[in-house]
Amino acid sequence: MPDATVRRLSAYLRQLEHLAAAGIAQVSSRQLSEYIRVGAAQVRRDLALFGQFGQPGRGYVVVNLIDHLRRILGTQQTWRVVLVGAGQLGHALLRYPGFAGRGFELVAAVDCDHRKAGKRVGGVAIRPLEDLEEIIRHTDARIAILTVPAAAAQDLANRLVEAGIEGILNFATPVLEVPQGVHMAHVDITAHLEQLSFRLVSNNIA
Amino acid sequence: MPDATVRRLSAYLRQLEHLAAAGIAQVSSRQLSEYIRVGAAQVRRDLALFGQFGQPGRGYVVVNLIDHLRRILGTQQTWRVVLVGAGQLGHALLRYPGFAGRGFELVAAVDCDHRKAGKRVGGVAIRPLEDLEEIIRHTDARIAILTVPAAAAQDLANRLVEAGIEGILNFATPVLEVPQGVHMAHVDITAHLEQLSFRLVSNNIA
DNA sequence: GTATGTGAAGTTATTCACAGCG
DNA sequence: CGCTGTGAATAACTTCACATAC
Repeated sequence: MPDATVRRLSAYLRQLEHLAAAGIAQVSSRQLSEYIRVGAAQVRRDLALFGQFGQPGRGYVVVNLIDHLRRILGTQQTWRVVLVGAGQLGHALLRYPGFAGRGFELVAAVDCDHRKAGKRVGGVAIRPLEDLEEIIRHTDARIAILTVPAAAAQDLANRLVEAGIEGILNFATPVLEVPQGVHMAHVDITAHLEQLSFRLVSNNIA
Repeated sequence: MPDATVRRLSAYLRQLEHLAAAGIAQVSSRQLSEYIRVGAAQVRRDLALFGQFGQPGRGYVVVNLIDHLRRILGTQQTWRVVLVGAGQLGHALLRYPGFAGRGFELVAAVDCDHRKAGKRVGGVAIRPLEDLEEIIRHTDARIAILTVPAAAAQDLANRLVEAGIEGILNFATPVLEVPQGVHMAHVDITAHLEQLSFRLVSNNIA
């Protein structure tokens, strides 16, 4: 399934959640496409890849489409997620209220700094790094978020894979090597700023 | 210029910085392609869109290519960046050491909480929200990072655009509307987790 | 021998446009 | 009449393969 399509599904879902909160019951592909930067045909095509969710003449029922998208994305269930690295960014994620209700639950954080162990942040316990494997086994977490310094990232990724983690959201700088079958998502803040920079300088030319 | 290409340029640059730090002087498109998940021809094609940087038979000189990519991405110069929202995530970004040396400098942070004003985090002053426009004028910042609650994001984006900001890196949930000519980048953490979730559930089927 | 840069081929993604349904 | 879902057309991106340069 095209990567770009799956990314857009998330965008649709985000917008639909917003519409639902505003009490809007029906939406057409045209309306939905106006919020996202995408054509109306693209919206219909993306959705049609997974089934027929709309009513000709009426559009889509917002709460139905939300339900379908959650099922498609696999967030109808709740995923238990382990946070590796309880630094500044880790703390911010522990306090982030947007995971609950979208299918993700931080079940524990680990950090190599033993002084942090035992504390609770955002309702989540911080535990020593040594407990990592046991936590994963015990909680059945299949997804991990990695917020550690660049130098430690690859080693910890290896440990996560070894412990059975199947998806890693990496906030560290380096591109990590993981075996086939383990999925990576990478948030590179500098790269995003570089995209903006590029657009600003190429605007001046073209 | 294809969006995907520009994203890959950032990935190449990151890898090249890594190679340079390790003291490696030359690299071929094949070697570079092995780190990133991309074909060797793709690397050559991407680079060739901007000029001829390689030596047939030898590959690319690492430091030269870094220099070229920085010039292309516009990060040879240093961009002054304003941070809007000094919450948990904002604090993490203020302390992030990866901006310096990659062409970005946080010149100030603003927050609507007056108790935070006057403090310094990571060497950057936090100032009251009211000063936003003056800071932008005074520092000539053209890029802003937005780390505020969802409800406030659109209003602040409007203020940023009004004050002359041309690129916004948005960490808030909603997709923001900005006029033509203003560039947006969106970091949606939940969306990344949803990508992982999708890959995990679709693996079980296919 | 090795590796670039690039036409040409191949593949994938997006848009068009319309039949068919509500 | 409005809007979906989709075959057909178009556009965009990627890979192949090789002439050329070191």
